[in-house]
Amino acid sequence: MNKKFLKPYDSKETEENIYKLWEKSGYFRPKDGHSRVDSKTVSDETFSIVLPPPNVTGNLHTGHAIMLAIEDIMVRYNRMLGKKTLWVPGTDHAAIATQSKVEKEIYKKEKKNRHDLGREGFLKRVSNYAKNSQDTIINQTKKMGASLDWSREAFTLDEKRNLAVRTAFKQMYEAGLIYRGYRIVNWCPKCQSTLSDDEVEHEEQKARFYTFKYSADFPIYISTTRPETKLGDTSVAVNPNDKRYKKYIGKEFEIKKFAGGPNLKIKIIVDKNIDPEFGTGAVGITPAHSHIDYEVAQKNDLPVIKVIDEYARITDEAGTEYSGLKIKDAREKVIEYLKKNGLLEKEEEINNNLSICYRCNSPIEPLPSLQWFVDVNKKFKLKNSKLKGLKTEQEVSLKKVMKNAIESGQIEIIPDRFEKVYYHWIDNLRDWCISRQIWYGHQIPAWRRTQMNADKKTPMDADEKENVYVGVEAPKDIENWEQDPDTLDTWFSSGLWTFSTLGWPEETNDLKTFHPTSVLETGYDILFFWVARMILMSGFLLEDIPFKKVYLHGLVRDEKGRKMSKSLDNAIDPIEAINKYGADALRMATIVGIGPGNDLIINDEKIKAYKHFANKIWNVSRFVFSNTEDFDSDLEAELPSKIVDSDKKYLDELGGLKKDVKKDMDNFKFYLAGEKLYHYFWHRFADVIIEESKNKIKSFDEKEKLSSQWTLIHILKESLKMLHPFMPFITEEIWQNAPWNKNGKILMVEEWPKI
RNA sequence: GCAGAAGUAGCUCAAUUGGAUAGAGCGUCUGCCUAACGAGCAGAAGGUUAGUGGUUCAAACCCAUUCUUCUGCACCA
Repeated sequence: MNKKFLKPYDSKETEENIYKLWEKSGYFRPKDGHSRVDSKTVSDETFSIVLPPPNVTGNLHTGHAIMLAIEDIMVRYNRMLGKKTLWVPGTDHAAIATQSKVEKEIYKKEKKNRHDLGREGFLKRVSNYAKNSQDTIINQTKKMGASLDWSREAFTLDEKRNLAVRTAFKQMYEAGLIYRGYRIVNWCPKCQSTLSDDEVEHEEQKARFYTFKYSADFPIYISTTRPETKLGDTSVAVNPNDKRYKKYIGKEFEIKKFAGGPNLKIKIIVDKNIDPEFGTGAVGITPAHSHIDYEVAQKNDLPVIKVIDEYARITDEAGTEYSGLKIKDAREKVIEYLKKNGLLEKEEEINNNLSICYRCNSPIEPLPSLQWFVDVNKKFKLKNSKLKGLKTEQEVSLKKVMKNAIESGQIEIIPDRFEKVYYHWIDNLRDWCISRQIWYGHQIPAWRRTQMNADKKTPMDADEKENVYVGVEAPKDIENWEQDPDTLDTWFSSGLWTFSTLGWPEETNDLKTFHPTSVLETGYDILFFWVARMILMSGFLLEDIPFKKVYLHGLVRDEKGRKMSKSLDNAIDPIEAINKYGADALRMATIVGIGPGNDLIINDEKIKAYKHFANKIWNVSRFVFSNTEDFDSDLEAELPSKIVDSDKKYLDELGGLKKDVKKDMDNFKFYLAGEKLYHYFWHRFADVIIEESKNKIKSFDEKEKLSSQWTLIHILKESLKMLHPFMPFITEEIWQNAPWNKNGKILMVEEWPKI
């Protein structure tokens, strides 16, 4: 027996070497035809996962640890089943998140902003930061034991992925699914960029609610929490059935110098969405600074007057009195005017939801702006549909494709309650604003003719297509063109991830073999951001699904139930946990007893408990090895016929376990399989079977002794195999030093126990 | 407002979808310390499965209802 086993298991000493052994073996890479040594038992089936790419903004957190553990379990299990198994690694450039992080750091150190450095200089700095971060992340990922094929590593912003983005953009533009339009968008004055609807969060706050009228002779009182936006009002809307206001409908009022500022023309219109019970039952419509008002204005052909600009200041259009004022100052000025002139009827406090930026938490300004959008309702014709229930030649919208993928059952979400959430999201989906006014990201592959736009401030008109060029490559007479300075929403490139990582737009072997991928495993918090966008992209560009199953894991919370975050300083560092307890223990602690989609509260005690388990596995192995030293391994094949009844009973029990575990693994119930293995190994194998074997082995009955030895070896072997996906390091270390493994075979590619 | 989840031992969570005495880890207590166990073993205490009512041979699980907590979405101007 190897002397190693005389000491307790030392994860630190083991893990790095074992990972190197695996990497060197080349088994992370699916070879032509098979990924297991024993090619006879290898099937033609494939199993593929693309890793949800961690952001290059720093380190791995516990959420990543869970993700890596679950995915590695799936991958190792399927590899042991003999499937051609691929797990593709990568990282995400995370546009806004990374840019603002680097901006902050540079400002802290050098007191410079990105404009001081210039676009090129700044991007170089961000790239360096990203590179550094990537190295850290890759090292940490390896520490978790993740059996990723590093030869296929991808980055959402590398050359190949950029080609995929440009190609996707062009194809969508040509199909009319991407358009440029002057529309109301979510604007973050701090990030100086648009945000998609999903990137806006709501925070409840107390707000002052003012009821007033525009002028002394204006007949209707209206209410608002934002008096300063009223400088841009163009109408007042009332419910068509509201008797109070019937006589004013259709009338137009002119207000001279409203609040001492601009002249307003207010038309009284009807809209059935107006609640007569709320406020005064009359709403001042500000088309430029509210999504809903904008829609009302479109229906009624009302002008859109932009009174707030991108820096959250009042524009010239609101008159010289207000121009340039900050929102807060303008608000006070309006209120003061209303009070002074006896126009303010009432001032009360209400609960209100403030829209804030999910990155920087500053308030969002809805404002009209010329941006690129993905049209989710526009119809396109399917050319070669692989989508279940949607035929070639059929006309569909992106919304339809996204909904159909789940409805048809072609994609299954685990747990299924998220399917409802998904439908609800789709039903409320509006066009996706994809352009961002930041530098770090995929620059939009659209150019405008510079000659035609001598005045560079004039926005490129969406209707004048001859002045716009969209292409994979820049136009040939580049000197006459200027590329759109904006970049794409980071989720645009992430949406391509399942196939851009496999070589698309080239028709690679990888793409043919591994797409659609088998499973997409990620946290439920990015179901809309990412999962839905992947279904969208793949649905249009490949007319196929990106994955067959979606497995959603929960979020990690601290003992108070709060989401772990850096700002709260409550995060458990997975690397620290690995150093303390070992990666195997951490993996078990994040798996066992946690169903899909359920949040988990992680604590040190649980990880520690699985460290104890690792040690138990170690000691059981030691016991088996030291008590079978005189066992003739040639007997291994024939002994089952001579097995004594008591051992036979144990083998039957093991058979039951194997069946159960296989069923759980196939049904994605890793949390159950892990627990069962734990329980069996400790409380049956160690506590009962081994205890009993002590008598048998020292007995003079040779048959009984041999039977017992055979049984111990067999159970240990089968257990190690089944435990391997969960605790790969310790099981491999034992396998490498096991007396039966004289040729140094690798457990990772052993065959999963047959039932 | 709409939707979803959860409520089980002191704490953190399970219970293979309606099936036997509701199980683990940590913690507590009592013995051991035994030829693998520094992290060991044997055993114990601890439960009205949030409450009430119902369906069933059988309910933590299904139905109705009440209470509590959390999450997502939509928002009122």
